[in-house]
Amino acid sequence: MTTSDAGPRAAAARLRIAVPSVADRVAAELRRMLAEGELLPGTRLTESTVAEDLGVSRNTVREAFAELAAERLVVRQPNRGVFVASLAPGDIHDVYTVRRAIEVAALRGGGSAERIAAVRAAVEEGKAAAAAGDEEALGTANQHFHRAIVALAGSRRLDTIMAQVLAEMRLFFHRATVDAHFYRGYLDDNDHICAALEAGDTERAADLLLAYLDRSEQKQAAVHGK
Amino acid sequence: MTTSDAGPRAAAARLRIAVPSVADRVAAELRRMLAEGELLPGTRLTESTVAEDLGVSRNTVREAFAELAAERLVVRQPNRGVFVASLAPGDIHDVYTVRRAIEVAALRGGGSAERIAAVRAAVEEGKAAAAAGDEEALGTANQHFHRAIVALAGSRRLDTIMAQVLAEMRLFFHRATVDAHFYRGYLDDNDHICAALEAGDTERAADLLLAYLDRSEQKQAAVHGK
DNA sequence: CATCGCCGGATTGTTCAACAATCCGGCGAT
DNA sequence: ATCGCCGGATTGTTGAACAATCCGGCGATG
Repeated sequence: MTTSDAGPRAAAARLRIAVPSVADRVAAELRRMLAEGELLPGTRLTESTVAEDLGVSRNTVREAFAELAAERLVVRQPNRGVFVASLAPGDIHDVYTVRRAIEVAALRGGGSAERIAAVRAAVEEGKAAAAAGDEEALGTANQHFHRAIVALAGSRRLDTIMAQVLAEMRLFFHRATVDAHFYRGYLDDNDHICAALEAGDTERAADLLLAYLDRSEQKQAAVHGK
Repeated sequence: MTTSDAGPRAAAARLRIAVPSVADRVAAELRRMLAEGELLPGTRLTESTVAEDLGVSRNTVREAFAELAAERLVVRQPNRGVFVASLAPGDIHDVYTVRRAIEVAALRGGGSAERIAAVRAAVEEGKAAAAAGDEEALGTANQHFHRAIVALAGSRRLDTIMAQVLAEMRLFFHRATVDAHFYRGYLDDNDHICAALEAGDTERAADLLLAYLDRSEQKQAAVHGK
């Protein structure tokens, strides 16, 4: 329920402490493994094995798999099992098409001062990480930057779409981040985009972001054997 | 698996006759009921009842619920049950924000002659429905039009996002379509947008679409008690 | 020697039954 | 009228069972 019935129950539902179900926790754990690269694309996930490893029932694992499948992190092949999703070259372009649509639209619309400040914060976070030489922090800062851009639109749905896309991208980012200086080149881009945004020139900011995404896609395509 | 490993198995997987699982069929049936308005927003869906009605196990119903919840057609309240999703005024704006981002981006990018022809076909479909006085066909033609616009981008992911958004909108369209001439006014808009697209003036087409969506949102907001 | 068909093990799809946890509505006490 | 408690109903989760399907290998056949 989004916030439909305006009764006191709706308020209660919003205040309710969300106790994640077991299936949710299993899904979360698998998501973590996916993000950390412990499970590589193509890996098969056997229901009974996962159930045993995590100490839950097979049915619960199935529910978790359904969740992940809905997020495209995992693919179900009927009667064969679920496999960690792996992106084909075409998928890379596809993902970037989504990002171009969403991020550029959000950036074009501008946003409240508060939300712009969040973008700036992500830029600075990246700079700090770079100064500290922490490549991993640099990567997450970059994701924060792009999430902050989408957040400009203030749309819950766009936010979750972006979150899913980023989660998908993490699936094949491992290989790319082998190059320790991968994100390094994006720092200035982010700064310029943010500056244009702060100056109120959303059109220019959008153009810069578009160019950035195109370059990023080409880089990814190159890394992934075309 | 998108199309990842290029082995013969991938080809086989693509050719495999997709026999939908029972859970999928249950989800499909529920989706149908939702689309047809047999289940109104806010309605509670009890696992045991649905299981009995459709002659399947409770566990299977749960899997179907998970599917629908992932599509936002249904909302799960922990320990309380699942309810047919109902959109609050804020959600209406949210949905239109997504539509603006996706549809305008796709339209801006233009598309192959074939895909543009599909847009034109949807426009003509709408005209035919209007001439025949078939209001329901008019509604579906309108959806075809917008799906065709998104399809211009040739992105599977954008297509599914759009499909989900439209499915969400159907949840509260029933009330709106009480007005038999609801879509009528959009016919010309669609035609003009398509004409601009065919003329290669994607910028103008995008502007028209944007205005259209803004108007549509206001109309929806008005219908739904603000 | 290559191909075909079949068999057996393993895994998934689905059902069923049970139980704990939680929620809801009502009822009685204050 | 408010509070707390109780009982029924529903969900969350488990475990086991069985059919359906898939995979790999093995042997028979040409």
